[in-house]
Amino acid sequence: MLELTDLEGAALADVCRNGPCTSYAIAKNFAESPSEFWTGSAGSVYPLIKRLETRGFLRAAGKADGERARTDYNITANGRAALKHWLLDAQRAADIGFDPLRTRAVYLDLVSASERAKFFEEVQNHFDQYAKREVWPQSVRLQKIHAAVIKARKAWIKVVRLLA
Amino acid sequence: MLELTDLEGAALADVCRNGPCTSYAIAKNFAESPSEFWTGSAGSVYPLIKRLETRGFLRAAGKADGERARTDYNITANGRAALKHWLLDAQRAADIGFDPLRTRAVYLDLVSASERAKFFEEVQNHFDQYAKREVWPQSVRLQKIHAAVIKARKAWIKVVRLLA
DNA sequence: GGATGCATGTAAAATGTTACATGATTTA
DNA sequence: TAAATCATGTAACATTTTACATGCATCC
Repeated sequence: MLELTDLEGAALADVCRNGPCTSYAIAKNFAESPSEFWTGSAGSVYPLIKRLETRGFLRAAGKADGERARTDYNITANGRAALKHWLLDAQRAADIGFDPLRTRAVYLDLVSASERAKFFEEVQNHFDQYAKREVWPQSVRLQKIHAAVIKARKAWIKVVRLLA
Repeated sequence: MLELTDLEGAALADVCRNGPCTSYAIAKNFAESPSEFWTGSAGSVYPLIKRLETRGFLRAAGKADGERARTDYNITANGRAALKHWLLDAQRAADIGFDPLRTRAVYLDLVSASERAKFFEEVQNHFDQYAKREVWPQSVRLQKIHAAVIKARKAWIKVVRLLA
């Protein structure tokens, strides 16, 4: 089967773009990504890469002599097929996913107006801090996507604030 | 400790609003919610409610005589405190969470322009179907929130389409 | 009488987190 | 030479999903 979880898909896409590369490098990319949804911990990434190798989506590259011990992976033809299947899954992509603010918005009428006001003040501050962080300095394209993420979320916070 | 996961927080908020109610009813609310992030399966909800009871955030209500076997839960004072702590966690609420489209957008340059075009066409169709579904018919407030979710995501899909 | 809904749970499996553990190499 | 970074992994734990299992009540 070609089915991949979102973490697997993202990892596979990462190898496709940056490979050959080590599990360590992939984990680092997750850890440094602007999203905090995945930690990119060794405990998640190393077993995940092994799984992808077992399924034939990744292949360990031959190690160069005298080099320090490390395993570099490349994506295989089957891996490319699985990646495409995951990447172009429109049904999954249309899903609204998970948003901690949206989840809370539904219940914010359970607290007082002043508590809500204070809450949104703080959310705004945290988000401003987040928006200031520099991410993906290597790629103009990714910076543009990130700028769009920031802009869209800023507008969204504003809407929820007025609504909730 | 007052720490709650988002699923625990949402479940607790649900009991606070709709209680006394059964685990079954809470699970149903998750299953019927417009977000597909949590399935609201028995395997997740029943143990979760038990955990919240063990921690003293929920209390089983005395069952009425002659009634069919069921356990209704109420939120406790400690439960209210924990709920407030979760609900007003601004740092968590400011987090961008998980979005299957955003995750994919980062890698969409790995496929051709025509594949991208077809993908976005399909995403749009799936989302239009999703937007048509009637949700939360009981509450005007929740319907407003949902309408805002739809509107914001529509705009977001448009932006990603132009950008990716 | 059969289908649907209410109600409660468990078992196996998968996934992911935190924390632990080790050692080589590079940089300040 | 000490700290940081590269690199690989495991162990314990928690959470969640899918699937299974049961039985009562209500509606058509």
